[in-house]
Amino acid sequence: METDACDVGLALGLGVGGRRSSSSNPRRPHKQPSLTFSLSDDALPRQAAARPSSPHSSTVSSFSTAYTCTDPSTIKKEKEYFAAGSEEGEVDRIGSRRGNDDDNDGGCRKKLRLTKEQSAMLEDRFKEHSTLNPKQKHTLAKQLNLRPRQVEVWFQNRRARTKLKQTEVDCEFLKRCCESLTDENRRLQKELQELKSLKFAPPPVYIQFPAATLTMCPSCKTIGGGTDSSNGGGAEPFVVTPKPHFYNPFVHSATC
DNA sequence: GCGGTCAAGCCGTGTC
DNA sequence: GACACGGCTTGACCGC
Repeated sequence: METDACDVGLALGLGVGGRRSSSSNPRRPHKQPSLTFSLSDDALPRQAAARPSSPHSSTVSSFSTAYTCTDPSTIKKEKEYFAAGSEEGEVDRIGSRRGNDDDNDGGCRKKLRLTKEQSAMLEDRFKEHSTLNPKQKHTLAKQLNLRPRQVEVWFQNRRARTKLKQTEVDCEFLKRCCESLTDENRRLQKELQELKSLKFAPPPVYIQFPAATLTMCPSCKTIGGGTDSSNGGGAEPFVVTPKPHFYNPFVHSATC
């Protein structure tokens, strides 16, 4: 089952390691995750903002125009590319691979950019089901004026990139867990060291309390200096000793 | 179906 | 402003 990043319950930054290192580029501020779960939040506006301005872009209307060639020069280059004799293997490869009839549509075979509506619908379907059965695939392809193969590829890519992003989130989470545990381990080691130094110190053992805390002798019930001769040896409650008070359980009771 | 990869297209930045 | 360059996104393909 696919899970969105938000399902993990993490609010972690992305772009961790991996192939993409947008944050490592000194020329580019880190502006967005490398992969986007919501197309409408990222890639689409960026592309949609640029594409409508192009007088050559067109909305798909049939399989034969499923590829949106935005630039005549691009079309020309593509035609040259596929018409070139050296590319005959390529022409054969693309479209007829596996003998899939879905791919045999001829025409412009270079990169398609899905329209906003197409992407949105694909996203919606993907949220419902990350995989499609053949019937769903054909139905969706018909709705979108795309070839079933294109829908299939879109879902394949979507699954792969969702998984990759989830892996990055998990990786980041584990990294933070590791850092946290390392800190905790360091702290415990230090604490252990302190305890050991106390344990092996030669008696009498003095336990130092914070300077401002009051100490009470369990025998005489006095607070502070207790039997200190400086305050007359009497029990003078709530007197904080000027110096840190040490209670020695081994010797104090004898002096009370 | 998945992982890896390629490549088109777009964008931001730096340089002139 | 034009151009070059590098990075990113994403459609498409290959091999398994």
